[in-house]
Parts: sequence; structure tokens; C-alpha cells
Amino acid sequence: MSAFDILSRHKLKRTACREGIINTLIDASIALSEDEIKSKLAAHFDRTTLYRSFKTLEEKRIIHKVVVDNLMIKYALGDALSKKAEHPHFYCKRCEMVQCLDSTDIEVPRLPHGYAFSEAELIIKGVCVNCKSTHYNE
Amino acid sequence: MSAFDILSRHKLKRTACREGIINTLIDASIALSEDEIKSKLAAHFDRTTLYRSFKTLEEKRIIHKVVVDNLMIKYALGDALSKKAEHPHFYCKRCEMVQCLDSTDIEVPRLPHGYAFSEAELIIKGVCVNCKSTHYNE
DNA sequence: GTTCTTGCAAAATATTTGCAAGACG
DNA sequence: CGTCTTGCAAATATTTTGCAAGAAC
Repeated sequence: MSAFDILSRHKLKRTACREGIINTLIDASIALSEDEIKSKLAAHFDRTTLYRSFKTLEEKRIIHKVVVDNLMIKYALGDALSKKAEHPHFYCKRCEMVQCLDSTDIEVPRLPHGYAFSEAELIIKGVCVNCKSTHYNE
Repeated sequence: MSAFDILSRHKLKRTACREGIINTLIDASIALSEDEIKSKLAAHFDRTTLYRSFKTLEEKRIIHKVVVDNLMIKYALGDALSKKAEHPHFYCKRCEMVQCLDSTDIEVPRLPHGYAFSEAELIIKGVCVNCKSTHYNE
């Protein structure tokens, strides 16, 4: 499904910024930060526009946000696009890569009595295979 | 163990701000935001001082930070103080309460081949027992 | 008395909002 | 053409840094 289809299906106007974001994320197999996305877009867009585009796309669940420690924000395609709604994310402490582990479920622990569950967010931190094979000493 | 003991054990100077933060968190059974902690402290402290105190206490693992969606930051006592190192957190979507689920473990999913695990963060969102019993319609 | 911490001011950074111009459909 | 989106400017908010005064040990 093309960015065009995705946008029209959600009754959003097809603008260069939105299309660019979606296409960039489709190409990438990992989650990307605002800067990473920005640098891959053909045209320059104001930061305000990017903020608003991310917000709109997130509300439609076309993308989803991954926050690592309040420091790093990355985006990936959302569950409006065949992605599993809830999945863990992996964060590599060496290269800062963020990846959706979307073939896995999140195990929800038992909650205190009377508590109701609605959603879960799980971030696994570690070292990805690329970084591991380079044998850094840290 | 008193705030005094905790600080001296970690070779930190015993200052009113640090003691106040630790005592506030010992009294509270839940995680508290900067504002919530500030309002419970006897004296007024500059925001810079609070930032620096949180940072220092976090580095010594006397407290730990819980970040909900990049929007809300709360603090709770850390694993230098008998708390389990890794535990899930519960976030109530009605009252915004954050609580450590420190009698529970985090189930780590299987990672892609060659990936190394180091830490995990799990936030469960839902409705706490207090809010649930008030039968809001949302 | 030496070292670490605080408060203030200021810089740096991040995010939100209003509004006129322009693009989309 | 009516509505939504963009870019710019400006208002807010957040976080960091330098430095002199003060507190801890």
C-alpha cells in the first residue's frame, strides 16, 4: 500500500511532508528519529510542520512513537498498517538503533486487585547483532 | 534506613534538598512528579537544584525515573534501597498515578538472533482501583 | 579549609500557538 | 472555492551551564 493510499484511506490530505514521512518509514526497517527522517526527506520542512505531521499520523495510528528514557524519540509505522498493535521495542545501547519486535507479544504481569489493564509498553535494551559483532569494549 | 544513612552510605553530602526528596518518596507509596515532590518539601528549592538532585540520586540508584509517554516524569525509590532492580510500572489513565509493581518480574521476549539483552522497561497502563470504583464514564 | 552544593542568571533546546499565504481536493 | 496544511514568528516550557556564595564534612 502506497503512502497515497494510506493517506486517502484515513481522509488526510496528501501532502509532501506526510508522504515523505510514511515512505521513509516504509523504506526503513527500524524506527527513526525526527532528525533521521528529516535528513531523508527530499524537501526541507519546518520543524513545526514535522511536529504537526507526526501528531496527525500518530492520531490515525499510521505511525507510532517509541520513547527511550525520555531522551530519544523515534517513530515507526503504526498498527493502522498491518503492524501488530502492541509489541516490544528493542533499543541498542551502542548504536541507538530502535527496532519493533513485532513478532512478539508483551507479557502483562498480574496487577493489584481491582486494577484494570488497558495497554502495555515494553522496551528491551541491549546490544544489536551488528554492534555485538564489532567487539567494542565499553 | 533514614535519608541521612542513605546519603552517607553513598558518600553524598547530606543536604536539605536531597534529604527532603528521599523522605518524601519514602512516605509516598507511589511514584511522584517533580511538582508533587516540590510541593511536599518544607523549603523552596530552585528548579535547577531539583534537576541536579534528581540526577545525583538517580546515578547512585537511590531513586529511579519512570517516564510515561515522554509526557510525564515521576520518581520512586531505587534499587540501592532494597527495591527490586527491574520491575514493571503501572500508570493510571484517570488519575495519572504511577506505581511500582515491585513484586513482579518483567518477562523478556526472545530477541532476534545475535542480540544481547541488558535491561527492560515495562509500563502497564490502565485504571487503578480507586478510579475504577468511582465509575467515571470516559 | 577544601570540596561539593545551591541559587541566580543566562544560554540552549524543545514544544506549542496564531495567523496569513498557499496547497489540496 | 472551502477547508486543511504550511512556514514564519513569537510565546512557552524544559533543560543545561557558569559562576560566586554558602554549606557540608
